[in-house]
This record gives sequence, C-alpha cells and structure tokens, in this order.
Amino acid sequence: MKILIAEDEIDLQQSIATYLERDGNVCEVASDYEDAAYKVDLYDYDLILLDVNLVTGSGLDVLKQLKKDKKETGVIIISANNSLDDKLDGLDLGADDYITKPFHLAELNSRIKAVLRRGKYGGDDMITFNEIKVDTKSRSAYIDGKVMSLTRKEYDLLVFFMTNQGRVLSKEIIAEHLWGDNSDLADNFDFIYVHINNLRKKMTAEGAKYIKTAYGSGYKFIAD
Amino acid sequence: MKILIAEDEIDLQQSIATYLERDGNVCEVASDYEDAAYKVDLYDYDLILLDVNLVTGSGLDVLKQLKKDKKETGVIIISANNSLDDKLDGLDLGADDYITKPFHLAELNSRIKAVLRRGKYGGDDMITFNEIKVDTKSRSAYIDGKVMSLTRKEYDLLVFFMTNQGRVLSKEIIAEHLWGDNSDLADNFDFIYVHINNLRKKMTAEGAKYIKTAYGSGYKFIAD
DNA sequence: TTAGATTTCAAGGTTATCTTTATTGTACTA
DNA sequence: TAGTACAATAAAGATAACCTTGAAATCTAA
Repeated sequence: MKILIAEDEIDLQQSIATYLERDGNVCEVASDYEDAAYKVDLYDYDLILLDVNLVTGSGLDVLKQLKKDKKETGVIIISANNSLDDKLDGLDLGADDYITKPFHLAELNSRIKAVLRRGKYGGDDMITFNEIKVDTKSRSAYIDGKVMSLTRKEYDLLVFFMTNQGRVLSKEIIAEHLWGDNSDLADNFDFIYVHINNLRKKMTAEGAKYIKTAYGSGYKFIAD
Repeated sequence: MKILIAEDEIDLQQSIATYLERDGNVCEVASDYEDAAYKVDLYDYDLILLDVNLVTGSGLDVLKQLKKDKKETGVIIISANNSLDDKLDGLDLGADDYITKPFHLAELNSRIKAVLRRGKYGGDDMITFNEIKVDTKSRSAYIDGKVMSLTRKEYDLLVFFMTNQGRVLSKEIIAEHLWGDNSDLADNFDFIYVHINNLRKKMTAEGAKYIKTAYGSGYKFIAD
C-alpha cells in the first residue's frame, strides 16, 4: 500500500512510517501543508494520514482538494485536541475515520486496516505494475493476463519487489523479509542469487525486465 | 559516531561492539539497567542500541528518561521476543527503529545507517542542490531530470558532499566516511583522487562543476 | 511413504568496480 | 623562477560482486 503521512511532528511521523513500512507498505511523508498539498496533487495514494493542525495550514484543506479532484484515497484524520469539531468537520468532508493524539500505534494500525478493508480504495488484494498483476488473496501472479507459475519463494520475492517499487533492496533486507528472523543464514546470502535468477527468467520470458541490479547495493524493481 | 550498546548478553554485546568499531565508531557498553540509565544521563550519544529486557529493569524506562531530557539521540530497540508490544511501545515512546533477536549484524548495520542519516536531513528522502537531486530510497541520483549512472563509491561520495555542502572535506574525513576502516588505509588515500575524478567527470559532463579543490586541505561542494 | 517439486549449497565463470601504479599537470613557497 | 608538494588523469591489475548451473538436501502433497 502507498501511504502518505502528513504530520509535522517528525518523531511521530517517523515512528508511523517505520511501523507501516515493516508491514510492507510504502510510505511518504509531508511535514507541512504545502508539501502535503503538492504530493496529494501529484501522486495517488491508497491512504492518507492527515493531521488537521499542520504548521502552515489546515489538513482539512488538503482533504477538500482531494475530494474536489475525486481521488479514491482513504483518509484518516489525526487531531491533536479533543474538540469534536475537527473530527466532525473531517468526517463531513469525506474522511473515513479519525484518531486523537496521543494514540497507540496498534490502535492506528487497526483503523488503517479497517479503512483499507472496506475495499473502496487500493485496499483490494491486487498489486499491479504494468502488465504484471498479483492477487495476494489467491497468491497468484499474472503477466499479460497469463498465469505465472511461481514457487513460494519466487512469489514472495515478486510481492516484496512490487510493494517496494523503485527502492533499492539489499540482499540482507530481502533475506530478512523472506526468511524472517532465521539466524542461521548468518553470512551466506548467495542462494538469493538463485531465486533472483529464477524469477527473472520467468519474467523476461514474457519480456518483463523490471528487476535491475544495483551493483554493490542490491536490486530494484523498476521500468526502464 | 558514539554509540551506546545497552545489552546484557555479553557475547552479543561484544560482537556488536567489534563490528561497529571496525566501521570507525566509538562504542560503550552497558550490561544492566542501572548502568544504562547512568550513562545515558551523563553522556551524549549519537545512537543507543537498547535492549528492552535488561536484567534489572526495562530499556523502555531508559528511553522515557532520554526523551524527558530531550536528548537528540537515535534509538534502536532490540527486542528478544516476537510479541509486537515491546516494539510498538518503543516506537510510541519515540524510538527510531527496532530489531528482533536474533538478527544479522549486517541488518543491524543498515538500520543504524538509516537512523543516523535520518537525523541529518530530517526524514526526507530527497537531497537537492540546484539541478542535482538524490533519492536516497532508490539510491539514484538525477541531474536535470536525467539519471546519473553512478557506482556505489561515487554515489556515497556524492551524498556525502551534498549533505556537507560548503564544508571543506579532507581526504581523511572522506575516507573515514566511505570506508570506515581507518586502520588498513592509514597512509595512502590516493585512490580518493580517482573517485573524485570519476564523479567530477560525470557531473561536469552535464555542466555541474560543484566539486572544488581546496589545495592542501581537501574538497568542498559549492556553487560558484 | 514416496515421488515430485522446491530450496539450498557449492563451484566456476563473468563482469563491474575498486585500487594501484605511473605519468603528467597544477598550485604554492622560497 | 625554480623547486617542491599536491592533485589530476589514464590504464593496467586485483578484488569483490554477481550470474549460472547442476546436484544434494529438504520439503510437500498425494
């Protein structure tokens, strides 16, 4: 999921981002009103966490703009004070939920999941990149409409790449996500080459050369 | 960088220290809660690796104290069990990241780097200087919108320059940041000339002559 | 339990990058 | 202005990262 965190408290912003990224989401941050408005205008997000009290303007104005542009984005309002007004205004303007500071990340997380589950937004289970589609519910991948026959590791790898498009992923990071906290693989990540190779073969066979090598740093999934 | 390792497993403590010191960091260790609380109160660290399950108390209390004192210290939580609670509580309290035992040192290292970097340029993924843009998430650099094809050392060098704009950087400082290990290459930094030269070529090819030579003292990154 | 599929290991080959070396060029100092 | 220290460049050599393959170990489903 692609999530924008519009929040001016850097500590909080980073904590949320770190937590959500660990769940495989792609986060971007905006620290003031202008930044948020700019990014909302330019990109499409599945979800926006929107602080109403941004330093240089109101988050509610961002929300208005969003709805004017008819973007299909989930919105959760973050309000600092306890006055109901902000929340109600937010819901009136089409926000999906709200949460009041201070809150626990677990609380935020369950609200996020609920909003995304309602299905209206990117919350469906398909991840798409050009001609590649992945249905995470049935764990099946398609390319040009044809089923890709992938092993478990290949599938996991593909999903990890597709949820982190454009980002350089080191072998260590990949290993951590695909094998969890298995400690034994201490110094030898070489077999990742094999899985990369296998996945690449199946993709390039259909003309999809999206897994690029960043020599010395890792791999990234990106179109030319 | 000055790093405190608050961890009661002596073996782990020592291997982390050895690993980080090899990268040019200065490490101190604390084996129990009192020791950690004492040192955090007395000294300033760039980063603290904080085990939540210290023998005589909770690492989270150390974190609370740290935040109460408003110290600008990066914090990475080390949690032994898999229960999310500790990690969440840690992030709620303002930790920058967490890692679960057992983990790979390389993984820890990349998280440390991310946290330290975040402190320097405020959580933003883009570094900009005139027509040059660097996206640290995808590890890619752009000039006039075009992708710069950089090797790892060239990329690291560029980022180091751009985060230290206008400052004279000696070969020794550059070497320390890009190689960490100042033991082997003690006497001979000549290869830096080569990397400077290579990076310069790729920049000047696009008309960007920002790397100035400060004869006898180093280099600085600055517009005319 | 067993056949088949999948994952991991190990080894050799290939290439990009890094370092060394050597030569030429440039800036400071006496 | 000459001499010296420092810096730039190019090209060869060394190294480390990556790719590929086949076989052994492991897992999975019938």
